[in-house]
Amino acid sequence: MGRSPCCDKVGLKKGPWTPEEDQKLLAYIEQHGHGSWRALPAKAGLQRCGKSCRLRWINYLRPDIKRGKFSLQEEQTIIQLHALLGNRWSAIATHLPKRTDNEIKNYWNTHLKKRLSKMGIDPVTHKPKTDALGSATGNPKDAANLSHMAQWESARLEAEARLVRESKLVSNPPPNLHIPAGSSSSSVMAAAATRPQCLDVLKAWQGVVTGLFTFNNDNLQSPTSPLNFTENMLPNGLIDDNLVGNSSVPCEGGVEYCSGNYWKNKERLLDSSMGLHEMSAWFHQDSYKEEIDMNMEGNNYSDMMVWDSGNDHQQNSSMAAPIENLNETNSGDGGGSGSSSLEENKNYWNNILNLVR
DNA sequence: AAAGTTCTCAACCGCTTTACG
DNA sequence: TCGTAAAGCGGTTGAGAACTT
Repeated sequence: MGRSPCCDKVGLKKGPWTPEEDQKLLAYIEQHGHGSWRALPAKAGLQRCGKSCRLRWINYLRPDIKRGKFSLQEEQTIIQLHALLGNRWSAIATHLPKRTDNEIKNYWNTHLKKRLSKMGIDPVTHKPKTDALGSATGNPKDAANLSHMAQWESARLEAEARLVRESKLVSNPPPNLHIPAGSSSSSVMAAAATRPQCLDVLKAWQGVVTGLFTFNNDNLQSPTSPLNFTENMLPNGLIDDNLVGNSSVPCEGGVEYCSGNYWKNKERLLDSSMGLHEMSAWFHQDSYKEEIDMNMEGNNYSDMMVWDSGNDHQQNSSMAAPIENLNETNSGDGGGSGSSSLEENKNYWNNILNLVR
């Protein structure tokens, strides 16, 4: 296009900001708002390019920024969201209130990535490193499994993007909108627009991915085929093992999510014929209203994502998974027999959540 | 205590996306 | 529909801090 970069102008300052510059920028924005970033430096009396001002404001000066150490909850959220979204830092940041994408990116690169690597988990694929090459079991089906998952992941990202795009078309609905079962798709989409859409996708994905990891190699089927997703394939990972099946702890918050209904509904999600509106309607039927309202009020999105409806009992239960299991799963040769490989997959999400303990 | 090494994170770069005339 | 400006985003860099030898 031939447009010159905004910072090419001679005489513009680069590098670290001084307190005086910060003060000027802060004072100007507080008084006038940022308006056009390109025009701001001249108006504010700064020898900086607009881009630099914008970055400084967004990543440092904004009053609603939380600085300092990341909490355990935040770390877990980042790991889980990264497994879901990859390096889409801005998308991840939308679920960590008061954290910037830059900060999350830095934290991932300097802390979490290394920690996962140390534990023998590929920070890109979020799978045990030897598995990534399909050689853990020496079984070619492992490679097919991975390829299959990659295709599914690709389709999932596309679906997520579409869902978000469609939701953006809907005008602002009232908060805490109750969506009765069987309501029209338009009102459902209005409800979808009241909160970060990614929550839905994450919730679904959490179910899907644990389900995928539970497949045995011989029964591996297309996740888009509801016909092959039978009851005996229901996941027994993160939620079922720790929260329902083996736990005496009641699922107080996200009833449907904890109970079998969630997993039954998952079959519907996996149906490729299920339109996005229908999918969204399914997400927002009555069974999810409680947790939606609860989290809308509390604004505690990250809690909801990681632990489902912020249920402390669930968190404790999940956190109680033995760390020895993790060490066994990911230590040394990182693989071995086919059956242990299955166990690895089955427990993967539990392990990830335990990594940062 | 000094030198060398590693780590952290603010800031920059350049590409992509969005908005608008 | 097209072209341009502005904003957004993710990858990378480098100065300074922290740590090790």
